[in-house]
Amino acid sequence: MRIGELARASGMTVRALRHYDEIGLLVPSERTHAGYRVYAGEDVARLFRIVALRGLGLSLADVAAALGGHDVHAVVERRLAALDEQLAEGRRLRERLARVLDGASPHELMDAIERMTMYDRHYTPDQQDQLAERRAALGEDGLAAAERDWAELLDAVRAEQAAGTDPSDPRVQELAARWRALIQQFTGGDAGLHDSLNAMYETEGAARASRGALDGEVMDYMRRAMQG
Amino acid sequence: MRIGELARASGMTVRALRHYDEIGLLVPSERTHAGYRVYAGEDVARLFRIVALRGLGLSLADVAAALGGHDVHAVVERRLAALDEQLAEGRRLRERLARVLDGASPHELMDAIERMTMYDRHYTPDQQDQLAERRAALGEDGLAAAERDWAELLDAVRAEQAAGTDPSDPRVQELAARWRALIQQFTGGDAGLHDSLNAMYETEGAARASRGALDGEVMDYMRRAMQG
DNA sequence: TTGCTCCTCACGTCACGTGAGGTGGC
DNA sequence: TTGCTCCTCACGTCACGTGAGGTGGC
Repeated sequence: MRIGELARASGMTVRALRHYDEIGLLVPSERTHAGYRVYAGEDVARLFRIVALRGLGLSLADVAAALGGHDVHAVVERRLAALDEQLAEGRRLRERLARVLDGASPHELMDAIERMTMYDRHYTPDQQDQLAERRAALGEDGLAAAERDWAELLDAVRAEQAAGTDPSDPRVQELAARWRALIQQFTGGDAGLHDSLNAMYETEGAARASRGALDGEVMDYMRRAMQG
Repeated sequence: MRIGELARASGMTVRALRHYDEIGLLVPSERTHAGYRVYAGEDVARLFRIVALRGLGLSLADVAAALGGHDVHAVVERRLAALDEQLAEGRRLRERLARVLDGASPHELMDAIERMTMYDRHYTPDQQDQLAERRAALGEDGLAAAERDWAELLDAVRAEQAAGTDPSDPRVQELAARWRALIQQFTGGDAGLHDSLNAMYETEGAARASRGALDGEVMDYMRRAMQG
């Protein structure tokens, strides 16, 4: 049996058969004087076993091991375990994809993806559930109001900072109080969430953690105000 | 920001960052006179977008497309569709693996894998269900009895063939009748199953189709007996 | 002599990991 | 001067696909 015929009979490509020869997985038992590969009956039988094992998703190394006398049962079980791992991973990824696709409008999608990635790094799944609950409780109107509150507060802070007002000044202290209140609204008073939020600002930096809403200088100014 | 620092901050490896530079995905906006890569704030921001998109399982080409102004929503949706396809494939494979693992004893596992592979090529899923039902109906004892029947019949056929008995001889004709009966038991009289069985013997050859139980010569002898 | 089959290199794939060998910076 | 960080090649990974350039076999 020559290589083309065997390829047709087995559904493999000629190149694949040559590859198996190269790596020693299936070496034809004969060659013609011109170098043509000649496959004998036992070679054909071996190829069909190879095809069957490949059909289980085994690597060529595992196929070789299985044919080489290794415990086939163990090889297949390992493959099953690896596949289960892979499927679980795939399902988690699917979750993420679906979450960003229906959680964000198309034009803010990139932003939502980045936020999700950062949140996944800093909040536990439980904490993310808490945050989602709190957002749901606020409702659309509540969220929009909170965003307005933040924007107004930040404007005011920046104005004082630009004017050079001392952080201990009563006017700035009043802004600090509003700041605390908004954070309190975000965390719902949960100490764990508060810690995670702080840790995120610490490790990611104010600019990324706030998604561009504030920078390091504003943050420093407010820290001094809240400590003073 | 130098490359090591950025690697630590982003969780990527230095090599990966160099790779992104090589392929033009993230080219640092500066180099020191000694050739050190210097990443500016916008480079850092771009890297974090890259990391976020990679976290969705996008290829670097898709990441580049998404950052290059392509419709992120469409890119992510395509990724989701591809992942679903992949998951379905994985589940089918898992099915196969589980099927051979609990359908066969360890020492006949290799054989079961080959049989399953061949059956999957020649019987439709419905037909395989039918066969499974018929096996279940026969029970362990029935299956063992059928195997004994086949073994005895084959011994008898080989004996007549070796003795040079003409296929039209009444003794051989009686064997042919038993042969038909056993096949009838296997197919349950279903014409579709019978056709698939014949097609399998046709394309795979008697030796492989019967898993070594009979060879081309016995098969030819019986064909003549049944036609005669 | 003309198609068809076969042969042997050898590069390309994807996203880096892993040295090798060398140099800037504090 | 000594560590530490950085640099540029360049091979290896996995299972082949895809030419290029050439030669048997009927």
